[in-house]
Amino acid sequence: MATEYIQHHESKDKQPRTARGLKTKRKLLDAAALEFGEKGFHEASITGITQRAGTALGSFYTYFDSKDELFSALVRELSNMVKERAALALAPKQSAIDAERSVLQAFLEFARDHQEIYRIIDEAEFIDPQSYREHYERAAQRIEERLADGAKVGELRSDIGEIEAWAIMGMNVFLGMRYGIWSEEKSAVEIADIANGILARGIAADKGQG
Amino acid sequence: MATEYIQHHESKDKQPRTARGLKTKRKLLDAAALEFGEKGFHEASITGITQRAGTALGSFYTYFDSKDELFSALVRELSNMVKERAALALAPKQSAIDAERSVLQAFLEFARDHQEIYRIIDEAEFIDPQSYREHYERAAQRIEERLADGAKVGELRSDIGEIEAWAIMGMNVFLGMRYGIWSEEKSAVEIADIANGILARGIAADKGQG
DNA sequence: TTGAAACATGAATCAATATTCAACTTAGAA
DNA sequence: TTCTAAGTTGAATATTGATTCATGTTTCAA
Repeated sequence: MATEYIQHHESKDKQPRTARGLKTKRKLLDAAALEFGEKGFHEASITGITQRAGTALGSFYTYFDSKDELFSALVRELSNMVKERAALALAPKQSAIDAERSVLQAFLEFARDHQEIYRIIDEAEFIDPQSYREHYERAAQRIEERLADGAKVGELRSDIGEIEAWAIMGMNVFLGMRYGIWSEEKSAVEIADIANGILARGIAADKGQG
Repeated sequence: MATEYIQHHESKDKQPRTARGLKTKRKLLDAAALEFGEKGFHEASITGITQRAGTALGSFYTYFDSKDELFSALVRELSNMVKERAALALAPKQSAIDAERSVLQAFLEFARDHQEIYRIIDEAEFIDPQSYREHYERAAQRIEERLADGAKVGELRSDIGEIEAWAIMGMNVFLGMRYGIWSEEKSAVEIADIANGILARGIAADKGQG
């Protein structure tokens, strides 16, 4: 039997209809974020999740059809959190280049504070590829829009587009992993500054300086 | 019970001692690359692997202590393949910037031709974090060395280092995923050219051109 | 040629846990 | 207050697949 993927669209019949139900579903999602973040999808158990949530095992199935569906719902929720955090970092009136610096710095700080989110979204590549892809496609699109804005006002090269957006996103994600998750030896500001130097000037030696 | 990770160092007692044994182990590794690449670690089964390899189920345990250990061995093997492929792309006498272009182009082509390798190494983040980390740390180190060489001969800024290396690696990996695995709409040359433009000049509009 | 070490085989074992379900409790509209 | 839908509970079920092992076969050094 080949790998099977997840169907999305919330099953209406699983939505809580009372305040009590809403609260329980919330507890389950929060507990799941911890459990999946600590143990990864396969080591995580429904038992572990319901125990953390303080509910009975069976209650899980009042709100989710399966472990996969819960994971999927969680990824979409966390993806939105990341998006909102980035939007928050965008101060008005900063230059296009500075905007990218701010977003990266915010992302690094966010990754440090929420390592479990980082891990869960990453693992979605294997558990729920559709959500994983949507997460990154949307993020790339937002970068691309910012770049287009910067080009429009003449701050950025006019020929930049989707490919540059993916390149920048890759930079950010790997810097987040290396300097946000694996170690915190360097400050988010320093990382963001240096990465931003690449965007601002490239890595080639300055010409006509010597 | 918390997630447990893999112990490395080949268990000597599992090494084949005859040509026959060597061949069988090879068949198992090749079959495993296919099985893990297609189905992912957890959907993959030892049964599936031995069937592909054309050996009996039990033979698996003649060469590997566990499914985890096989995966781990595979990741280290594949990591070396990627390394060698990159080294091959480095023509002598090209500029430092061109070297990065060549490596990215080679990486994109390699990812297209060996999507299963790409996936397996990625999944190692969750199955065998140590190998995953080593894979990327070594790759970053090789990039950093190339950058240092370029700086030494005055082609690159003298202040670039580890952080830039990780940024470049992240760019490459994400471009590989988006344009190597998810779609092949654009040529490897085009992608490598555009990404290289970021390294060469950054994304800012040229000053003093208008 | 021969015997012991290597290697091959696949049925049986065994543990893990996702999911179901029937009985019970609570919320909140009428 | 009352009654029904919504929510809760956890023991029992059911499947899956990794790992073991006793038996049979092949290799190769002496």
